[in-house]
Amino acid sequence: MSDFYNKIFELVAKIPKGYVASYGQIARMAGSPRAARSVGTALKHAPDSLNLPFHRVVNQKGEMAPEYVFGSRSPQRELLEAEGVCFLPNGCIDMEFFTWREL
DNA sequence: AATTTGACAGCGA
DNA sequence: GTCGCTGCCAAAT
Repeated sequence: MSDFYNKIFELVAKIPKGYVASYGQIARMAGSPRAARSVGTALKHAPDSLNLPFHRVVNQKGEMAPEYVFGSRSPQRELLEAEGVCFLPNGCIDMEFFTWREL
């Protein structure tokens, strides 16, 4: 496992409940601001054994992975709503208020 | 070992 | 604000 890879898991696992983080955000925390793609690849390869909250990881738009990305049949929207995240009428997450800011 | 793809992000028009 | 091209890192073939 590459170091980035490991950090990505740690960071995703550290995302507070009720918040979401963008790939670029995590990539930046992992030490590579331009490794957003690697973050997605890493999460895809991430064992569910870690119980990583993929649904809290979104792109800048606040939407991206339809459903098949979360292992299919994973009500991402509902999960986030249940955790306190609100969705805009356009179906995107309110990035300004729910994007994790590494407090 | 090398090339291509991929759950993106950033900049230009 | 939206559409298109380029750039980056890691994994898969």
